[in-house]
Amino acid sequence: MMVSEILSGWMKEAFVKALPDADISRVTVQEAANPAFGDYQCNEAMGIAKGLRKPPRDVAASVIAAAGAHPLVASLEIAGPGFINIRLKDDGLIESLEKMVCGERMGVPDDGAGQCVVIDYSSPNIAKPMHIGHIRSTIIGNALDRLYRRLGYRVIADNHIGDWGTQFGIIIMGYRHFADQEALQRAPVEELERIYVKSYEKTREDEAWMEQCRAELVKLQAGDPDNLALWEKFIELSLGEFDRVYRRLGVSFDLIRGESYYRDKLAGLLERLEHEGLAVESEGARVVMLEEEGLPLCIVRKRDGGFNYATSDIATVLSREDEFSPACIIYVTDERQQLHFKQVFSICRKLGCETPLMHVWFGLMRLPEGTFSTRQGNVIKLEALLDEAEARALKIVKESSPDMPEAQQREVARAVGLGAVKYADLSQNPQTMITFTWEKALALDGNSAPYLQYACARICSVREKYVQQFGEAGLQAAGIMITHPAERELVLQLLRYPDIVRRAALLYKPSVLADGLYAIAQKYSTFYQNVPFLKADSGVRESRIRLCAVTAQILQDGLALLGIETPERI
RNA sequence: GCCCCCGUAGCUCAGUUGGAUAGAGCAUCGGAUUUCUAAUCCGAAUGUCGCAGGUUCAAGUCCUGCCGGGGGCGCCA
Repeated sequence: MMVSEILSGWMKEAFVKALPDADISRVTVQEAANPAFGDYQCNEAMGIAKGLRKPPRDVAASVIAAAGAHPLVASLEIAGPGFINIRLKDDGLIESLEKMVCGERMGVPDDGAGQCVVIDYSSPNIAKPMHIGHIRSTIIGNALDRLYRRLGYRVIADNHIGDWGTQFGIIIMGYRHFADQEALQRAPVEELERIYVKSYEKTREDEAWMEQCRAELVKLQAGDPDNLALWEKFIELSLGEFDRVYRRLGVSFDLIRGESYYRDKLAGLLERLEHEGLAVESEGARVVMLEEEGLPLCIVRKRDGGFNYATSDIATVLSREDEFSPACIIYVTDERQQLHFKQVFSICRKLGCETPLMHVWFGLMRLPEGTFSTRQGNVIKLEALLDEAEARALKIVKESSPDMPEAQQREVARAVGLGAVKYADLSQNPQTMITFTWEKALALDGNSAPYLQYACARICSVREKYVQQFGEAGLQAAGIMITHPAERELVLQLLRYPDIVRRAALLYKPSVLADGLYAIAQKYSTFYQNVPFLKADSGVRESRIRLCAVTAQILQDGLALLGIETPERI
């Protein structure tokens, strides 16, 4: 069990003993705000004292008296208006840490116990290249995917690709008139985008063209073999290119079901909505009124008879609920879809769907000069970003490790460049807008992936040097000792790891984990810089090498949860 | 007009169900390498937490109003 849970349980018991009538549901411990106060603190004596109309310090004192002794705890103290400060024994810290790292889960609790969670993320559109606007859903979604798996959930990562929209009429017309087969071979998605944009522009000035696009869409939706074949071709070309990016990013899905997967369910869904009196006619369209929910109405069938995104998403929810009975369905999209999902979720509720539905939204990525726009030509392709990241990393690797074989330099640069890009995104609270700058996305110092990777690489190096000089035998039996404040702070930080992983998942914020890992790496760097390892006395030496190893285990584990690799040398 | 987010150091951002003296990184200045990777470490400096009220033992955090920025609001996704 996590240290925080052990202490929380213990405090709860103490509150019950001291104050049998008090509501202890909120009693927990948290890490101390300031190391000078102790290691953990409990603040609830003040809240409970208020309800009981007793002096808070008296309540805290009676809780401390009732708590008695605990094998992990060195001291309990009252401070300020009624804080209870908890200081742990060094042995207790070490014992807890050893217990934590001996299992596969690094102390992270099995909250999911095998329950299913569907996570819907990335979801690019067919015939459009992935640009840096897609990176957040993909990277954040993938980190949540990994976090929920670690917490014991059976995750179904579903890439809900945009493969059935109204754009296909436009693309088909574009393809028939403007396609350059040679370009299509060379850079398929780029060419598809070009013909889409060209055809789209033509719809704006040429009404007849627009009509033909609509007609092609209707034909496609009616199952016309020629259009269907083209549609399949577009999908195949796009998926091939998406795959290349996903492989590079280390992202994989359990399902890739585009919107088209649900297309046969739409008519039936509309019937059901009408049958239950939810969908009504309005200006030729079918809409669901959501006044009670304080939301604008939602169109579930267009005037021309076509279905749109909302209907498709409702069908998707119902289908997933039916097929997987998930404990939760999580959507990872940008902030602009907040209203859309509120509407979709409300309608699902009205239809009797009880599955918890969660929209995890993130702020839009933009450039310093404003939003992205295909028309302004200022989109940055995802692959170009990754190329640039690797190139910059390679330059530094070549400077700092000139003796490293070229192939390894490239491999290191790949891991570091990719890590930097991912971390730049993951380390920030998702719900804030990101202003993209090359400088920030590719930062290699300070709070960045390379900083964490560097810490890991130094640990590997230290261990190697140790084994060279002293052999491996001494490490097997070596216990960790706390002989220096830097060691104690590091151990304390490592013990928080399971809490941090759980918190990151519960809040849908990989940034919480990134912050926690950065704090560990900072403590480690201080430790590394300020105490000798190889030149320490025998015994202390082994203890320190073991602490290094444990730190590496946790950093690697945490970075893996963020989808970031840790090369042995950088 | 209505709805949702955001406003914290020069810049980019953390800040736990309301808790103790609001913290990091970048940039700036000063120091550390005969020793384990200097992509590092140590130190200095930096704040009307947008503004005004309110709630309470305690507000960056909760409530109300205002100002500023972003996004959304019937046939795109």
